[in-house]
Formats: sequence, C-alpha cells, structure tokens
Amino acid sequence: MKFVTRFAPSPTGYLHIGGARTAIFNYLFAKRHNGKYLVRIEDTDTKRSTNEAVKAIYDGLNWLGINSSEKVIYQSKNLESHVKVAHELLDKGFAYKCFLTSEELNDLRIKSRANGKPIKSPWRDNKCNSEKEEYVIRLKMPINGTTTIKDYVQGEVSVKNEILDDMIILRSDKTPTYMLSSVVDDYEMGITHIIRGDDHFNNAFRQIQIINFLNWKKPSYAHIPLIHGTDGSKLSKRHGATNLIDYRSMGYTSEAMLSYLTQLGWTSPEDNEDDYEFKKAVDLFSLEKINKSPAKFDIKKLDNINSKCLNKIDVEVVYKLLTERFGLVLNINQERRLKALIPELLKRVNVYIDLKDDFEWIIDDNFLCKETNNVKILQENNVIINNIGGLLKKCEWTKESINHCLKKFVQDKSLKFKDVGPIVRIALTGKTNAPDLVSIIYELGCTISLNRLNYKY
RNA sequence: GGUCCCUUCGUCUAAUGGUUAGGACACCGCCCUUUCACGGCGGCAAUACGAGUUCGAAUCUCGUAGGGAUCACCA
Repeated sequence: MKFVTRFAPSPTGYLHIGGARTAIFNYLFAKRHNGKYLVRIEDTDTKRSTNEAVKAIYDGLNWLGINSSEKVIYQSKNLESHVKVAHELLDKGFAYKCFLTSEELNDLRIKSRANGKPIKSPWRDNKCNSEKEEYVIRLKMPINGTTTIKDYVQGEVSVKNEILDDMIILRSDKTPTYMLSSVVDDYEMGITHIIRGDDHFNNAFRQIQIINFLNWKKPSYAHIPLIHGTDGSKLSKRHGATNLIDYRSMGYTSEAMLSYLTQLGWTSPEDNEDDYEFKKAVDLFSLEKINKSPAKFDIKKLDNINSKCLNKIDVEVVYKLLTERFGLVLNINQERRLKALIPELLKRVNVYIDLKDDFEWIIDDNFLCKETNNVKILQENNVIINNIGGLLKKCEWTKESINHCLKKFVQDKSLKFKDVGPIVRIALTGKTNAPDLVSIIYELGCTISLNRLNYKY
C-alpha cells in the first residue's frame, strides 16, 4: 500500500508551533512508510489569505527541513473541480439549494442552540426551488443511524447522524467552502492518511458524508491533540512565542525544535532516550503511540534539548549561525579565536545567541575591562596581573606551560589559586564567569593576553 | 447548553489486571574544580475524586469534579 499524507495550513497568519508539529507528524509518518508527504495551501478564503502568510509557512517548513515531496498545491487553483462536485451532489439529491436569509438563519441558530438540535433548513425538503439567485448549497446530511470513525489516535468514536448539520458546501458567491474543497482535494491527491489537529475531529464526521455519497475510498484519520500552554489552556501569545520562526531568532536550532516537537505527544516505542534525534524517529514513528491528551509546551525542556544539540553540532555550523545572525566580519585571527572558544562557551548557554555576551573580549584585539566594579578590583590588584603578565612573557606558548606558570606563581607567592584566578579572569575577559583560564590565555594568544595583563589600571 | 475527547511527579512520559508506580526535564544536595558551566552521584515529587467488578485496579465499569475541542456563507 502506498502512503500519502498532507499538511494543509491556511495562509492566514504565521506558522504556529502546533501547526509545525502537525507537519512533522505528517512528514514522519510518510517517511516511515516510504510514502509521500505533501503540502497544500488552503486558501479558499480569499479575504483572509495573504501572500505574506504563505511565505511565512514556507520559511517555517524550510527552517525545519520538512518540505513537500512534490510541488505545493494551492487549493484556490482547483476551485472548478470543487464546484463541479458540489453540483454533482446537488444533481444526485445529496445536497440542496438553500435560500435562507441571514436574518432567518440567525433565528434558526438561536432556536437550535436552545433545543440542542442542528439547524435544519426548511429548503431541505422543498421540492420547488425559489426563483432567487441568492442561495447556498447545503449537504443533505443523513438523519438516521450513526457515523463511526476509527481514528488512529482517538480510537473508535461514534456520533448520531441527527446531530450533523446540513453544512454549506457552496457559498452564495458560488465559491466552495473548506468543508468541500478539503475533501475533494484529499481525494484527488490520493491522500491515504489525514493527520491533523484535534480541532478538526468534529469536521471528520461531516466530511465523511461527502465521501459516502460519492462512494469514494475513505482515508484513515489521526486527529492529534492540540498543544497547550503551561496553564493548560490553548497555546497562545500569553505563553510566549507561538510563531515557530521566532524560535530561530531566539537562538534555537531547527534540530532541537524538531526533536522537541516530535517527542511532544509522541513516544518512541523502542528508544526511551528523551533526547533522541529526529532522524531516529523517521524509522520508529507510529500513529498509535501518539498520546490522546494534550501536552503542555515547556520551554525549559526545549532549552535542554537545544543545549544538547548545540554541543553536538559542528563548530563551523555554530560559527556560521553566529556570523550570519550578528553580521560579524572577522579577520583570520579573530575567527580562529572564536572558533576555538565556541565549544567551551556552548557548555554555558541554552541558545546560541547568548554567546554574544562573549564576543567583545574574544574578538576585540584592544579589549579592556570597563565595568566599574571590576575595574576597581583590577586597580587594587594591578601588581598581581602585571606580575603574571611578566611571567607569561617568558613562557612557552603551550597549555601545559601556561598552566605551570600560573601554578608556580601562586605557589611562590604562597597564595591560593582562588585569590588570583578571578582577578586574572576579569583582566582578560571583563567577566567573572568564563571558561578556564589556561584555555582563555592560550587561545587569546601571547600579544593580546600580555596587553590585558600588563595594563596599568 | 448540545455533541465529542481528555485526566500518572511542577512538565514530557513509561508501566497492554500482580512493579518498592520507572525514566527524562526542572528543582535541591553532594562530588569534581581556579569562577561559571560540563560531567558523576543522590534527593524531593504522581495514578483527580468516589463507588463497583476482581484474590488483586493506574490499568476494566459507572458516577462526580476539572480541563479541552466543536456547534460560521473561517479553515
């Protein structure tokens, strides 16, 4: 059997975290079964769809590296086909023209809310059509029996057909609605597995009626639970960024995002490592292991995974991320210093943009400590750093010798390393938290280290 | 309100009727150590509640409470 999945976002805003995860699950499932993963832009609502949103979706998917296996499909390009199906449904008696005005509809809605029954248009059983040109086409939902869906995530769920409303499939302006277009496109694209957000679950019972009327093959369904914020409510701006791409600018890697989102709601059946790589999930993914309950978005966990990813990826990659992000133009020495210290610095941050706090002392050849409290400490201990500067001048430039030099100084002066270390660190970096001294001195090089240590504060 | 879904440490989750209810993140402590980290070791911490079925329930059934989805000429 061939597997075809699709991610079908509507271009009305940026790519949401939840949408991204839906895309990932679709991608994973298709790859796992050597199938196709397609992207379809659901832009039948011309009033709300924008080109910017389409671009935002592409940017997000590109960042994660989960692009469509084939050319992206725009729903709006297939409108004719949707309209044709609407009329087919009408001709076969599975749909009807409804001439209700919006006022009449409002009245019906109020009544339906009161008695708990769906809206039934009086035009449903009217044999004679009105002469008016203003009408919508509604689907004639079955009123008896039940509809059952065997969902990969939700299990077997049944609803009574009487609760199904006669949904509109063609608007009065003759354009098809999502409820119709989506079904037709899924059919024409040969989608075998519909993996989408839980918010579409109720739609499935209604959309499946179209499939039944037309005798089309039913796709399999997997309605995945939504992602919630820390307080358990639907993820929103209150909980921080919900725009996927914002996490790129915050310094997260796409690898981390991919891994985090993959494990949010899905557990690997074999590998219990929480920080498994996304690549492994391609071989292990299964819809059955998706949890039914919504998961909360936890940025601390993302931080942890991101930190692990950063420490695993190549220094060259991090260097590239940094120079692009901050527009750094470095000479060969500056580049060498930064690259040499990146591995040490990465142990101390969760997101790579936090490395910017260390740029100055690493890159700037003429850097000197400026922070007033720290300058004061240097003034009080100027002799010590100058002494060390003097000793290092005669030192062979290897880590062993530098280490030996520092240790000997401490010993000769009958001091503790902790009396000297922090001062030297401030002189070299202007900070109290930094990688180990020997590495700093060695990588900064003789000239720069001596300049900073011999300075008269 | 109707319909549907959900509920295990703070968080992500494991445990397909029998486990001292396991792991990871976070948090706390100890060790390592020239600071901060990394790393290592350890600790805190959960089956929403109430009945029932059973020798035995996190697991099956029912009820209660809480949460979520949906009820558009949006998708």
